[in-house]
Amino acid sequence: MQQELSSLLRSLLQNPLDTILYSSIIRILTRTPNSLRHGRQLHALLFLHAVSPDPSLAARIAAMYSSSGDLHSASLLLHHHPHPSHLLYNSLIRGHSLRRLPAQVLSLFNAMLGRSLPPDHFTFPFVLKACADLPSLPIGCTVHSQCLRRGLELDVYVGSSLVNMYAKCGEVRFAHRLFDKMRVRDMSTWNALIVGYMMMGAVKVAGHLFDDMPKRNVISWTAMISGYAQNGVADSALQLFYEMRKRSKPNWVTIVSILPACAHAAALDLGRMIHEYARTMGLDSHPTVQIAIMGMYAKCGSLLEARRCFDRMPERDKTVAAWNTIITAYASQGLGAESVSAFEAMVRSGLRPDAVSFTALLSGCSRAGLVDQGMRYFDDMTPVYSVEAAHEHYACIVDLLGRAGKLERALVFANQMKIKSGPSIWGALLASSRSHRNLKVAQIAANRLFELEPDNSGNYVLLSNMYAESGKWEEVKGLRALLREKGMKKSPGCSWSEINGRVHTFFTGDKSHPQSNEIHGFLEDLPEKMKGEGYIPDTGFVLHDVSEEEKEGNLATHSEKLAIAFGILNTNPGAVLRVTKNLRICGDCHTAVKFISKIHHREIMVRDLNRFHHFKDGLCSCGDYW
DNA sequence: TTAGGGTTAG
Repeated sequence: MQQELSSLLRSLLQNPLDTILYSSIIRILTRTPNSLRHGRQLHALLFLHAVSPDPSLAARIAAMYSSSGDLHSASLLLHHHPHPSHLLYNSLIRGHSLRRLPAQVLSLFNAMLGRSLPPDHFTFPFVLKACADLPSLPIGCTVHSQCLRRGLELDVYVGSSLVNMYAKCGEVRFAHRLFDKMRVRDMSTWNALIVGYMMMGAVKVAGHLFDDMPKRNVISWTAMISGYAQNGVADSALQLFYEMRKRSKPNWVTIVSILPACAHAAALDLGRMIHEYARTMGLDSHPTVQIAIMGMYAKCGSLLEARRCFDRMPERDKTVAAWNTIITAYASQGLGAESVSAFEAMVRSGLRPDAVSFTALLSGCSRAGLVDQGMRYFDDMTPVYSVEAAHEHYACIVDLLGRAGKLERALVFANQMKIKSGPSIWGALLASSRSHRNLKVAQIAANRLFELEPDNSGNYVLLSNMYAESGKWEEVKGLRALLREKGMKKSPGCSWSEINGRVHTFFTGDKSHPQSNEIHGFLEDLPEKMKGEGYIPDTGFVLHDVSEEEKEGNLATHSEKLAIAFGILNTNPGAVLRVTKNLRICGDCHTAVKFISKIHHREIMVRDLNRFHHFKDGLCSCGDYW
């Protein structure tokens, strides 16, 4: 390439008016990274010799600027051109599409149509990508009609882009119908449809398509892996990753896609292995991979390793997203003061916090009970940091006030919000009314939630539990009838733990595990031991209207207890136990685990829906504030 | 030319 380039440059010195020579050189420069400076010099040379660029040369220069990210120069070329061609528009549309600027792509497309320039099979894929990025179904449909008018609907590139557009706009059936119509498909057509089904949560359909594909590439494998991971089917994601390694070569995107599966399963050892794999394959230097690795360690409860990754990152890679990950890591462990100092360190390093930084920071304050500090940051968000407060930030404040027992103040805050309150706000209020056993506020919050998300069974169950606690059995009956009527089921409690490299899953009351007898035996002996240490079971956490003894029996087989019992039975004394639960840990289990940690001299980490609980010597890191 | 990606309250 270098040789070809120098010989072309030599010929150019002899023929400074030869547009074909310019065109060839620019094409080479477009494909060569970091060659923008040379490209600019060449463009200047054209001016100097007053060579008027023909339509295709102008388009090529624009493509050169676009591909190196200098969209401004590319746009200037268009604005100063007296008669821009459709080729020049195509270059600009491509450039803006690659940088994910859908609004600009669409306005360029409109300008093109306004000048009666014909879009072609090169234009539509990028315009459709913009519709998918927005995403906007109405605009996508309009563009689709343009494709039909030009007879390009079933072109492989255009067709695949249409399948992708419909899938991203939530119309996967439409995407599939189009897919069936296409005679010529390529891997991207299949991949686009698979991604569409995965986005809808139709994991099985995606799996069948993947099986039926005539050929697969890295993107097909990665799309399946990330689809499984995002739909919470962590074991399928991991299994596929192992299969993939035999048949195709994972790249950095694959690593980024598989790590959330480890994080979801809280499989720390597996995560470490994948980290090690990425390192040996040279895939760990990409900043996105480093952030994903940090996130994995944080979600698996290893704050130390997360922090170590962060400290090893080169300064230039410490982006806002990287800082946000570390702020979130502290927050999830309830280390509010550490969240705050990480946030301040980020600001000192000259970076501007974004909306995610504030969500992380405020949740840290909330978990640590830093009420005044959290309120101050919230008040400063817009005036000092120019970040608009959104739903998630309001929800954090409701949570901050509610958790601290200031329920009335939280209610006033929720009612006086500048934006329309959504389920997250009332969900936070309902949760804290539960912790502080304030039935009055709970009813207000629950009623708002029943309007906003009538099909979320969790809200009915939570209120019903609160009625049960205060002995209001009539109300409990009413709510349970409502649940039945709507055909809703309480989502079953489920906990899992990685023991000796395998993830073991337990449901509440589960007796299906091979070691079930041993586990239940262990749990049966536990209450007596605990009572010896001063334990009183809290039966308020059981839903049913049954006798006290039966209630106690129910509590004894909560999924987190099963997982912990299994862990203690199958690991060496002194090994740290890590358990993850799909719901919030219940109050009785929280107390019980404190005792277990003391009786069996074990460190136990429980990650529930919201945060980490680190049990040691009869105490929990949350200080019973959660 | 199209298809896969990290950080986000309850």
